[in-house]
Amino acid sequence: MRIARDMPCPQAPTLSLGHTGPLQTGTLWREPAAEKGLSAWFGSLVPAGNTARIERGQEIVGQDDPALFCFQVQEGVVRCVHRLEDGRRQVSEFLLPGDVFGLDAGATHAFAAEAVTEATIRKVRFSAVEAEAEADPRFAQALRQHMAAQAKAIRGRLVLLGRLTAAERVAAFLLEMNDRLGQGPLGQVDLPMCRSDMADYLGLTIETVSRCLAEMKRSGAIAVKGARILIRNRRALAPEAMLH
Amino acid sequence: MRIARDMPCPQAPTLSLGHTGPLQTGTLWREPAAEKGLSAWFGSLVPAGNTARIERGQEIVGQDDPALFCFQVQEGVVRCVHRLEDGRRQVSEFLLPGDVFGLDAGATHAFAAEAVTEATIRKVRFSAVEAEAEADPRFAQALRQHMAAQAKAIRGRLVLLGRLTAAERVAAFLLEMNDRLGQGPLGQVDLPMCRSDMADYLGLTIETVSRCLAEMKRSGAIAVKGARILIRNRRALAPEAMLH
DNA sequence: CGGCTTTTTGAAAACCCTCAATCCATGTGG
DNA sequence: CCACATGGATTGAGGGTTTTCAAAAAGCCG
Repeated sequence: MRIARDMPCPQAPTLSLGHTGPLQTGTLWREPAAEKGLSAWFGSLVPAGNTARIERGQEIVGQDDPALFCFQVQEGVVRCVHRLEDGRRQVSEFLLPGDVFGLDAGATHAFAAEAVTEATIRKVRFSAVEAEAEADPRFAQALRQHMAAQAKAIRGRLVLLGRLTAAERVAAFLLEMNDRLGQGPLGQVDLPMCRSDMADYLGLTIETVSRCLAEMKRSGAIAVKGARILIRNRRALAPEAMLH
Repeated sequence: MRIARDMPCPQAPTLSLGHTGPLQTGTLWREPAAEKGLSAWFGSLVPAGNTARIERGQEIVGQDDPALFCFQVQEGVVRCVHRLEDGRRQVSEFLLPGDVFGLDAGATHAFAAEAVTEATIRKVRFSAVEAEAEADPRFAQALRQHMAAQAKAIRGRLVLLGRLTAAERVAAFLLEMNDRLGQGPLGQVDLPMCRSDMADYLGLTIETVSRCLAEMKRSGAIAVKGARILIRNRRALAPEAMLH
């Protein structure tokens, strides 16, 4: 029955992740009209200052908290966590600098958000977002685009969890992170999260994740050195199975 | 490596599902202001007539089709299907009368939509939705609420696929359908989709789905008669594991 | 260098999948 | 009206992938 054994585990190197990733890339709704992504809009939404420094492992919002705010990551990395009563965990998303989260809350947040690394978070009142959406149609459109892109991404993860093998999931994860972190030279990925977070994101156990990485190392597809991973053969990670 | 064997399988009784389900129930964004759900809005959006009758198993939109339209189910049931090159399938959603889909398309639809039963579908141009959103703030808000509710629901399915056992998934599915179909007397569910669709929705095989149902039958939690299922002991289906 | 946590590795077990046969419902034709 | 064919659902046996349990290895920090 699989009771979660591995707990939170706030570890991994404290990356600064200075660069504000090009999130939402390429997903325009219909018109190339709104060039300004939601990430940029949020920057100008609130008089700077309504930000909080969050320590590694600390909670930003709790599961089922009333949804008064939504958030933007300024520095660091955040995870969205869903917990079952018996301790099982599912991480539904990792958020990097620039990313906005909590918009899809409804009355209460469906998940807890926790700092994977030390992080700086901007809080924005829902009422402010609503007001801005009514005041500026371009913001409203950016908001819709963002929500659409996010929904699309989550659907992709349904396929991952429902139909990919363990090895395929880990491979997909490495490529996703390589894309999103967009760090330096060809294929270097400094994972900000620990194995336990990876496992809960991929619907696996830490042991399985570790074994998959070991196998990829053996086959020469990657090199592993703790949290630092080097993608040596991108082909070997993506190939056959990907979405038609 | 699990190659999909069970194909589409347009079967199951052709239910009429006359009633327009209370979708999106309870998930207001912040204000109880907008009482009118997106479902109702869509009804008045287009001069009736832009609807199509779709036969069971027929495709409504294809995976990767350019996103010119979004859709509303008027009668029947629709499934959103993601296919991998090797034939593996993931059903990301079932849509009932009143439900709107395709809003989260971006440039192209991420999934194919197919009729589970004979269905009537209303097509609405994206441009019309955008225009209406800019013209009427209440519509824009309903749109945001809808997308938020949908994102929340999909996240719930991430937990299901990532962390629930086969039995728990099937149980959750029965309860979901019982809720959404809202048919007659206590706990009767006439499933409009075949086992293969259920399996691809739950990330399982048809055999496993069948075995789980058999086990629930043995334990007295449900009665099964083909596509008709009777929930005898709701407790036995929901209990321990549910979201904290 | 200890003491801690995380990661890796190993062996055994569990769960779910695969393959294959049977059952059942429906529809057709003699 | 019944034999037969068809397609889905169920059931059984066996195997594979992933999990569980357990221990060793590797990092990190005082």
